[in-house]
Amino acid sequence: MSIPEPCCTLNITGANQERLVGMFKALGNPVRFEIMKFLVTHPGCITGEIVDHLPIAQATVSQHLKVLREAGWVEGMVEGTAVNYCLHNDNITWFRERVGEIF
Amino acid sequence: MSIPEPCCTLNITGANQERLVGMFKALGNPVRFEIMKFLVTHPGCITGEIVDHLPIAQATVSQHLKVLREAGWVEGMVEGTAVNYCLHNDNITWFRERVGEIF
DNA sequence: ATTATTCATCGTAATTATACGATAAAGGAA
DNA sequence: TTCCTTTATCGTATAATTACGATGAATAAT
Repeated sequence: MSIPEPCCTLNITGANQERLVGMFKALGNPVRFEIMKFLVTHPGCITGEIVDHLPIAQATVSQHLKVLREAGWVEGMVEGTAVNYCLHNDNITWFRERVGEIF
Repeated sequence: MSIPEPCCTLNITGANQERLVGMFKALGNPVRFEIMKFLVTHPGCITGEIVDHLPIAQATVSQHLKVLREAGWVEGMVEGTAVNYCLHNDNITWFRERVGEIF
């Protein structure tokens, strides 16, 4: 079978594509999505507040926050022994722009 | 630790939230993302053309297409022994709207 | 200095996802 | 009918994810 001609082109490849797929993957988990929702309604909250809001162990929440940080959805700011989390708005905008561009 | 007051509300819950998370999850895989890119540039192509475009087995592509169908990203239309695939634009619009609403 | 608080990381068990070859199912062609 | 094409599904091996308790690291409080 031969592949027909493309009807148009797309300029997302390589590292940008991996970054975008990584953002999709990170939010494709119900716990992490719930964390993101909580951060929208509680900007700048600390890890412990997220832990209290969810029915899962602190270690698990910490792991999920790491995934969200590495994917670029959130940012954590250390303040004493606590860590304030908020949405990484630049990356979120980048995500929305790429999705709008491709689809 | 007590949870502070929310600064705003979000009206995505239940089945809608699950559907959205499912869409994120489905595109959080490099092969499936590549399939979606191919469908953007080759609308209405058949499974075999996608198989030829990718370095993986037919069975695997078929499985990935099932995931994309069930998540709502694509639609397959049977035509004889072949299946024409295209993007499910209504669902994609729904996805973009929900993302824009939440973040 | 000791103790408490907050969060991250380690090790690990259980579950889920991914990939493949083999096979089945449904049409079309000879 | 018999064969060929196209796609889906089954069974299964391997890899990745998710969850937990235990522990460590860093700061704050007493």
